[in-house]
Formats: sequence, structure tokens, C-alpha cells
Amino acid sequence: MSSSTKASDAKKAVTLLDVATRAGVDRSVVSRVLSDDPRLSIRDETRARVLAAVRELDYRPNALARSLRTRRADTYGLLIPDFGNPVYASIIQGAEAAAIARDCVLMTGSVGAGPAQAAHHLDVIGRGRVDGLLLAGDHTAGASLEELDRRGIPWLLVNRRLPRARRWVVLDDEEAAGLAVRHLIGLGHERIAHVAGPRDADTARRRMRGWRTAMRAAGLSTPASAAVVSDYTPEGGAAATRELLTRRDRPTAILVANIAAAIGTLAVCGELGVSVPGELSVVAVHDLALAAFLRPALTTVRTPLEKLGERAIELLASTAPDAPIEEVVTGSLELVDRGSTAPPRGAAA
Amino acid sequence: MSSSTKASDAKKAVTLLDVATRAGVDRSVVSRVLSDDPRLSIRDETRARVLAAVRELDYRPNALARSLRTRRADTYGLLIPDFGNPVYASIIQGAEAAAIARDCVLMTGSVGAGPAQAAHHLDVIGRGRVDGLLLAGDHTAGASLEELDRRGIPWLLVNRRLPRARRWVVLDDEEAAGLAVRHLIGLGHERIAHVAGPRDADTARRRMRGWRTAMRAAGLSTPASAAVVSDYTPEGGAAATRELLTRRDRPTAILVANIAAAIGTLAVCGELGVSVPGELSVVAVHDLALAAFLRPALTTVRTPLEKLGERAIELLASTAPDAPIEEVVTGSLELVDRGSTAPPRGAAA
DNA sequence: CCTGACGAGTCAATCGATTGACCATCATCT
DNA sequence: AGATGATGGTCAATCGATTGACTCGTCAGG
Repeated sequence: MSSSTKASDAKKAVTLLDVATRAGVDRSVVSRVLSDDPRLSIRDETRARVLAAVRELDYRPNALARSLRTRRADTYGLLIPDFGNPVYASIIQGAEAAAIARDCVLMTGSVGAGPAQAAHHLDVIGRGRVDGLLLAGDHTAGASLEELDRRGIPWLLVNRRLPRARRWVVLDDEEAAGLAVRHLIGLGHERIAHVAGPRDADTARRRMRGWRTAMRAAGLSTPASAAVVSDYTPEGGAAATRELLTRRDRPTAILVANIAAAIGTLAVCGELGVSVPGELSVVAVHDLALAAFLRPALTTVRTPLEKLGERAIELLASTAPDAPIEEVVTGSLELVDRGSTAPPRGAAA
Repeated sequence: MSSSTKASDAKKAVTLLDVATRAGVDRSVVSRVLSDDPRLSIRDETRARVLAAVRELDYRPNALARSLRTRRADTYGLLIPDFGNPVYASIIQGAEAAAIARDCVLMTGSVGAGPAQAAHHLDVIGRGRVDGLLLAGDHTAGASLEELDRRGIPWLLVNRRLPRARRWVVLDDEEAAGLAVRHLIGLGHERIAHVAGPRDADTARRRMRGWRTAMRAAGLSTPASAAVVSDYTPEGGAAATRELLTRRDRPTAILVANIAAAIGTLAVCGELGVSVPGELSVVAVHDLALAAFLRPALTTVRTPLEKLGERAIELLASTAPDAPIEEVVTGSLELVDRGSTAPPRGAAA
């Protein structure tokens, strides 16, 4: 296989000049034929010769040279907190699909290993390599945005907002939470607690608001004690759930702000011998294939994470770098009932 | 924020010429100072002026121009099956860290959406954009390798081997499986079944061999019926487990070839009312944080997936494109006992 | 017969950094 | 004095594609 490469190790790529020579025309003709330049007039026969040469030599333009000249890298960057987080996996997939659809490349980096890694990305990705940068999740120091502005690199916050940054695209977190709460209310629950996300996460705030709004709309109270701040990890979810379950008036249902945290919730229930959904109903925001295989299978609200990623690329690619972008990706919210929710014990139903 | 960019939308980047002008020297001097060219002799004072100009203008070299000239993109590609698969997430993380350590960029793409997506990546990533390509997992059509060879792009298979491709780096799958089996044997198990990976997956074959070898070394038999082919998904693991559990002489322990499949195994046990580890011990290859939060918490063999990713980049970067690479990343295997394994019912222990 | 217009391509500058070859001073050695 | 050799840089070609300006020939119209 690779031995077929043998000594001719650094085989040089086919260039525009090779094609032009073979077709007996100038390089510019080849370039213009390939880009369908309307200002080029050319005989059909010549065009055919050019295209034949392109095909025979299996030519493809050097992306670097083109980008240098055109000042467009045809590449977008995507920064995420951590590849291990399946929520971001879905966003990546959407973004990747959208990038491919535009004949662009997506470069995804994580900042998991700390600010040094983030700095490296901002540095290396610096001017020239990407046409724009998606910043997904809570990780970019505010300073980075100014840095990007200074360098003239368009950016867009994804699944996250910042007060002073008017370029973001998010999910309808409020409605997602509301949907879950209304499902629980529909089953007859009244004491519905909320395992919330981190206090500084914008998604967490919006889901919390969705929970509260839906509760109030049904005439139910939302005491401060009914919501416990946590983070989007099983550990966090477990701790918050433990706290809720050891209270006097234990809730009959919990809305968990994130599916990863909900895994912790289920684990704690198992540990404490609290039967789900018998004694406690659990529903989480975000759906994963995994949810069907938990014990019990987890009821979730499916969110259009891939669409979010797609939309992010589209917006970044099609909007002027200094124009505000404030978009909520709506629709596609759906409650996936898998059995971790049921009417409360002793419900009239 | 972005409004600070205002009308000066396309702010042009600082170039070598800008720096040179400011320092009162030729562009080549700046370039040589920055690259520590030993053939340049320069007065300390001049060097200081150059460095000052670089700092004041916050210059950074345009990566595209440099790559065009040097014929090195300082970028590596990584193709994976699917971003949603946490096993590959770990590989990505390792590869990313290694790339950063070499001051390179990693471009990760998935082929989840089918061969069209793979083709796009191979096409777009084409000559010039990457210095080499890591192919992780079972997805690349064999033809792609010849295509890459033809284009002179070095590649390396990761966590996978192919008969005719002598460039790969894999884990010590055989030992990982063996470790798990010996743990079960140590607990007193004798009927240890194996939920194997897909027949065409090289990792699956090696884990199967590890299972068989360890069993035989202990004088235990490995009838064909004790191994059920599956795939690396919860669905697959569930189906295979169901088959094993409905047999006459049900095993007392199962080695599952992959943690995702093991999630399916636990789900089926729950469904059929088979108590784990009371009636059945379960251990899986690959460790994830998630494992601690399953019910019961899952015993696993931790594998150095990140190291695999790191090593892959190192090998790709440092080995001639036509030299064979056949490396097994060893060490770091460790059994993580979390409670899904126990002595068999009625064991002497 | 001359002008103009069009058809069919060609020329050459440009993007920004790198790098081999070269040059101008000045001091040193014989 | 003239050759030798550092020292301290400069010049310009090059990577490969793009694109505005330009040229050459031919044909129609006046």
C-alpha cells in the first residue's frame, strides 16, 4: 500500500500550470473555466480541452494558494468545552454538515485542558486560517472576544449568551423546560423540583425561568428551595438530587436541566431506594440514544442541537461581522416519554 | 463589542512588510529573526528593534502564506466515525493535545453521515490542507488509502488494522480483555461469556482472542456458543445479552467488548430481572465517567485512549510517509472495580 | 478602405512569507 | 597595499491560484 509510494516520497501535486500546459492554454483560462467566470469568452472546443485536462490529471486547486489570494479560508472554527460532552457532539455534527453543505471545512477545538489550550487555539487559528469562529458553551474568557474583534475575526456565541455580546444563537431553553413541566403537571404532579444548571450558565437561567413560568401558569408555587443549583455533570446532578430527596416535603417530580445531570439523579434514586417513576418522576432536557438504556429509561425533551450547530454556521457565514445576531432556534422540541415519569402516587388519575 | 469593529470591517492584518518598515529593515530580516535562522548575523540592537516592532504591532505570520511556501500545513486531519461516540472523544482529546504540543492544528471530521461525507473530507482535505491524516475506526473504504497514497498524503490507521495496510497504532486489546477475564476468574467464575464486537472490527477480534487465551490459560473452555457477535452500541449489546441469558446453561459472568454495548447489557439485565452482580457479573472494555453512574456502577478496564490519540499524532508527524508503522500502545491498562462483578452465587469464597 | 466591436484568450501583478544568493563595509593579515 | 574574511544585512525568486487589464485577429458597417 504505502510502499507503492516508494522513493517518490514527496510527489508534487498537480498545479494549474500543469493543466494549462496540457490543454495548451494559459493558466488563467483554466482558472476561469473552473470558476465559471462570466467575463471569459471561450470556444466550446477549448473549454472541453481544459476540462479534459483537469479530469485526466485529477487536478484540484491548492486550497492554501487560493485562500491566500482570495482572503477567504473557506474554513470555520468551532470551540467547545470538551469532546466528551455529548451535547456538544450533536452541535458539532450539525455544524459539520452545514460547513460541508457550503463546501467549507470545520475545525473543532476544545478548551478542556484549560486556558492555555484556549489561548493556543485563539493564537494558532489567528487571522488567515479561519473565516470565523463559533464559541460554544461557557469557556471563553470575555477578553477573547475583544481579541477576536481586534483581529477582525467574526465570531458567534452558540448555546450561550453574554450581556455585552450581541451575537448569539441559542435554543428555546425556556420552552424546553416548560414542555417538561407541563408534561409533569399533566400527569398530576404539583411539587415539581428543579435541578438547575450552573448559576453562570445562560442556558441554566433560561431553563429555570421556563420551569418557573410553567409552574406559575398552572397556579403552582416555586419556592426558592424547590430549585437546586448544580452543574451539567452526573456528579452535580447526583449531589443536587440527594439534597432534594432528603427534604421534608420531598418533591414528586424533578425537572433536571441537563441529561448528564439526570444520569446522576437516577443513580442517587437507585442508591437511596427511591423508585422511579413510582415515587419520583424524572425528566431531563436534551435527548440522547443512551437515555433509552438507562434504568429506568429516561424521559427527556428532545432539543434540536444539530439544527443549532447548522444554524450557527449559516449565520456566521452569511452575516456581516459587525451585525448583531440574536437568534433562538425554535421548533423541533418534543417530549420523549420513556417511562421515568408517571402520575404521582395516589393521584386521582 | 463587535460594534467596535464598526465600518472598518475588513481590517487588514499586520504583515511582515509592516513590521520590517517599522523596524527599518528588510522583510527577510524579520522573518529570519523570528525563525532564529543561524545564517543571519545581526547586531543586538537591530534584533531588539525588530522584536519591538513585532510586539508593538502584535504581528503574527499568516499561516496560509507560510504553508504555501514551506509546503507544510502544520495541520493534521483526523477522521472518526461519529462525534457521539465517547471512545473517539478520548482519542480526539489525546490527538489534540499532541498536536498542540507540536504547534500544529488538528482538523477532525466525522463520516457519520455516510460515504458522501467521507468523500467530501478526502476531497476538501486534499493536498495542501493537511500534512497527514489519521483514520480512526472502521469506516474508511479501502480505496481511500490508495487515493491518499496517490496524492502523497501520509496516513495512519488508529485503533484499527487492515491486512494490507502496514501503518497502524492500536491498543493492547488482547491484554485488556485478558485482564477482565482474569478478574472474573479470580472471583471464581468459570462460565464466562463474551459479548464481542462486530466481526469485521479488528479490535473485536483481538479482544475475542484475549478472552479465549485467558480462559484457556485457566483451563476453562470457550465453546463457540459462549461468544456472541454484536456491535459497539447499546442496542447491539442488549440483543447479544438477551441471547446469552436465554440459554440453558446461562453464564455467570460476561465480558462485554465495549462499554457502550455494556450499557445495553445492563439494561437487558434490568428488564429480565437478572440481578447484577448477584446472578451475573459484567465487565466491559473502556472506561468512562458515566460508568460510575450506571445501576449498578459498571466495572471496566480502563484503556489509554488518549495516549493512543497522542501517539498517533506523534507517529504520523515523525515517521516517513512510506515507512511501516505497527505499534501497540501498551501499559496503563487497569481494572476499575465498581461493583458490577462479584463471586458467582454459591462460590466457595 | 477604415473604424469599431466583439470573440478568444494572454499578461502580469498580487496575496504574505521564506530562503538561497549576493553585496557593502570594515578590520585584519601578510 | 592588496587580499581575506567577518559582520550585517539586502535582493529577488518562489509557492499556486486569482483577476483586472490588455492584445490579437476577424468581421460588419459606413
